[in-house]
Amino acid sequence: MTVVTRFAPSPTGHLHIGGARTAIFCWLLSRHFKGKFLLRIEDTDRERSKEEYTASILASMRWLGLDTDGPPVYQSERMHLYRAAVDKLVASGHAYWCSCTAEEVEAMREKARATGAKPKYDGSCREKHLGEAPGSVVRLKAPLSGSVTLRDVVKGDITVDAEELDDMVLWRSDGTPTYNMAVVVDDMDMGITHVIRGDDHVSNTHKQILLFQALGHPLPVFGHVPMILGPDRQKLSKRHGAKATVEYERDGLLPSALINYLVRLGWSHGDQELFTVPELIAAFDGSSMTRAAASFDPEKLLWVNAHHMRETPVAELAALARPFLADDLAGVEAARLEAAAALYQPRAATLVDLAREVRPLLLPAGKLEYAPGLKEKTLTADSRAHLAALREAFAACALTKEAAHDCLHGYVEKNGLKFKAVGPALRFALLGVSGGPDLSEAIAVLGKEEALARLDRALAPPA
RNA sequence: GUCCCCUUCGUCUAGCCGGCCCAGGACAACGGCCUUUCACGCCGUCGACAGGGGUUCAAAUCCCCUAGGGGACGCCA
Repeated sequence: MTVVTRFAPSPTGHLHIGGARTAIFCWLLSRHFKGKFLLRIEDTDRERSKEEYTASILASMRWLGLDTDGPPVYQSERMHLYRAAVDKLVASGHAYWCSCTAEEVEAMREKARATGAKPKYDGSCREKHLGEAPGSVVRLKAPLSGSVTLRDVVKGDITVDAEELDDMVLWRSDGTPTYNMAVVVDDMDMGITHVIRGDDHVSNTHKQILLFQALGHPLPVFGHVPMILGPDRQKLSKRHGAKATVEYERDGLLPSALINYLVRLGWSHGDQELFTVPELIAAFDGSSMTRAAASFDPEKLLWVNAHHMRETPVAELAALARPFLADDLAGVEAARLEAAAALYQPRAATLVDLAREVRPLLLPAGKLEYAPGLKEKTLTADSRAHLAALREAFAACALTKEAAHDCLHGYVEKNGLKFKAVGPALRFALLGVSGGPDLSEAIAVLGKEEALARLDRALAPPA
């Protein structure tokens, strides 16, 4: 049997990390079993659905690399299918037309609530055999006794008494299907074999099982993954800062890192923390998913991202960082950017960091920016003298990485100095900041001309 | 209110068809090593079975209760 999974977002917002994670789970499962991964846009709510969100969701999935097998299916274009299924259910006696108004049903629920019972439709129209009429809806004739068991691959068996389920509306009076109806019809029609989704759908699932059965279709495998909480263990909300996938893209994260982190947040494979996407595909078989909600830890995400940055070939990393460069560096040659990126690759946690850190190395002549207060701290009378001497020594060298190293250390040793006597001052002159890569390597990237110019500028008396 | 789900270090988790667990790994924190600074890396420290009852020679692991958290109960998805 071919495994067919689907991701079914409603386009009422950007792709958030909870949704991204379930999409990733579905995608991984299909890729692991060499099956199919389909996308369905659940846009039956015309009020809230927006095309820009569909575009945004598609863009985020593309960024993550979640490729689909076939074009997206739009529920709004399949009304005829839903209607046909509803007609079939009415004809087979599994559903019926109901003329109760929304107000009447609400009154029933109020009454039930008052007695402490489960608020539900009382079934008044169940046996009336009504036909279609304006304002009428179609309801499922749910079983009155017995129970429904959901065999969930992540939560285990979940049984609910039939009394808990009421005769839910399948077809609305405005001529559109309800969510559960559309989902079941689509999952059947699309041949979905595995439904992985958020656990806010568990109680819908029992209703959907009833529909599958009424429609005479075998059940797919269900798996409900818990939600993702904010760092404060509260439900993820806007006040937790960045949470849409596009925002992580803007923050300079690597898609493979986000995937790694998100999958690991709710699934485990022994003690392994770091995975490449191919490793994930090989390891993810739908088992070992966590039952409990997990809270999102930005610190660990950063750590995972830093790791993925280090594993990325420099040339690729440099290209990825380019869009994050400030405007004045946008045109820098690829070779220089790559050389600079190589020095900061082990130091940067995100592409944004990398683009910022690489800046001093790439700034054109005379444009180096100095960190405030650093000059006073590093340029003492002694270190100025050493710097001036070093400038002359450098002028006589080729200033490749090795030559610069020899030249620098030759000077330090010859004068019986500790490296500290010149290091900070040299770093200030060359990079304008206090931390960073090996100075010889920095010099090699700057090139002799620029390195000497920077020394001259740092040593120049204040104008 | 009713029903359902969840509960191991601050966080993510392993373990959960009982003994190998006075609970393992990872992030963070702290300390150290390496070092030309900052990182990387390496070594180490701190730190948890929600609570209470059972069952058992033996329980994080099985059962029951309590508490806390979450979800659902729509002509929303």
